[in-house]
Amino acid sequence: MQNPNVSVDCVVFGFDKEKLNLLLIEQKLADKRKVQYALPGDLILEEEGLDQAASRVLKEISGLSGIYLKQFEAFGDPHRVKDIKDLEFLQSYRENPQARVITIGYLALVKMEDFAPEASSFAEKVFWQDIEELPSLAFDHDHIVECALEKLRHDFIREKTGFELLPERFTLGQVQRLYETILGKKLDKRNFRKKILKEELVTATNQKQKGVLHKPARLYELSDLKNGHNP
Amino acid sequence: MQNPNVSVDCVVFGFDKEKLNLLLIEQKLADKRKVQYALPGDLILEEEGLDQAASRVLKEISGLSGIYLKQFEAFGDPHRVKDIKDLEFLQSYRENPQARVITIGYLALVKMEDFAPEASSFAEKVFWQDIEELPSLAFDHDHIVECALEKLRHDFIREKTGFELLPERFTLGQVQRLYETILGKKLDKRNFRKKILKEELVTATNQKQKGVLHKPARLYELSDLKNGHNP
DNA sequence: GGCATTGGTGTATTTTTTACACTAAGTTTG
DNA sequence: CAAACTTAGTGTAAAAAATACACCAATGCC
Repeated sequence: MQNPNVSVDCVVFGFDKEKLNLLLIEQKLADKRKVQYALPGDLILEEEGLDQAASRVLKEISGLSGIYLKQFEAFGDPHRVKDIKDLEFLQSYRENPQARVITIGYLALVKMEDFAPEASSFAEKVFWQDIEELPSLAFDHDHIVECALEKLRHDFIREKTGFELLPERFTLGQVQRLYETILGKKLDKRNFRKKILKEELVTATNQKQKGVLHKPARLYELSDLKNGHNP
Repeated sequence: MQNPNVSVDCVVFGFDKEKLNLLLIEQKLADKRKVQYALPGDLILEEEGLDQAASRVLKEISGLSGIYLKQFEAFGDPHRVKDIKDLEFLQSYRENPQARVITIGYLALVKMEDFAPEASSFAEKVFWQDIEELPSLAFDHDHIVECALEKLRHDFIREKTGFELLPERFTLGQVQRLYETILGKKLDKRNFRKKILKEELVTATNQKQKGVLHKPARLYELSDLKNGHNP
């Protein structure tokens, strides 16, 4: 049974080796010729926790599971849903379309190639969209995405995180491009390597890249440690 | 009209020149001989935003207003309220005591002397409690307080904030004690002063303390600037 | 063989952080 | 009024971290 007043919305960023993308859904409006874009999200069920709700909803809508979602902010403006289009949409999909809904925003960052979204539930389509070219979204989802991006960058700077976005074995160049993509700025190659290596979160292997059209890079992997490393 | 499913809880820390205190309320249970302690909090109204709700609730319960409350986390465990005592209490105060409630946690840090809480609404008493000696709290409020404290310290380290907790004119010793209290550790006097002065957020005045039983310290005040200083 | 492309490396400079100990100015006490 | 107590106030040296910066190497493609 759904709780009529509380929803979750999932802001899932996908990294594809050079760009940041956002997971969006396309929904048909009552007037079936029109569509809107939105974040995957829905009302929570009475018997589930918030984190649980976020995972369930994401899975139901996009087919994606096993994604680590982290709560980042609650959005509760009483007029979050004001556009006529939004109301129309709710009328066709919600039992109680008038109810005031506050939503809890969840954030995730994944390797795009690991997750091929598949539409289901009330989404017509689910797809990755380059964040440089986002369409305007339904409800207050533009605002939610902005907040999520700010939070992502803020956290990324101080946590030594993000390696889960890379292949099992990766080059330092890939790590650097990941950081540059997320932070949205260039970093100095030598200084970046110095820092990454000093942290000892990655270990060199004896393998090198093959079939690249330039000097092949050494491959690294995550160190086993991964304990007691959150200053 | 109250929304039956969403509440706010306010974690208000007060600084009194040497200790951190927490604003608590005392509530009578159905069995009127027993009481419980809790955070000021209540259901939101249908027509108000979350931030607005937090301010209103805090004011209604404690009489305190003009406090800057910042949302820090939503708590939505479906079994947040499990203790029999808690249910009893809700039965006497809520229209719909069974409803599942998710709560949005709000955080504030104030100068204790500026705020003399006064009980009203359903609180029997409202008071400041030294955080070293907190009683066990109702619902999941112990947990909420833990999260709030963690967040407070985390934020305090990186923002140049906290001066609003000091008198209009203050000594550098007072600033240092503030930082030590919040962070829960000792800092080196010379290094601390060097840092604070370099940031140029405070300006020396020509005044000195009077009537203290030791060498009087120079008084400082906040610089006018206060702009463009959030790195 | 020449070109394009990314990989890989070290040093010098500046900035930031840390550690550390004594004298000064007032009040209280005997 | 001398001694004791308390907090204020001050500088330097060493270590660590951040930054700036330029060239050769290995591969694929033509």
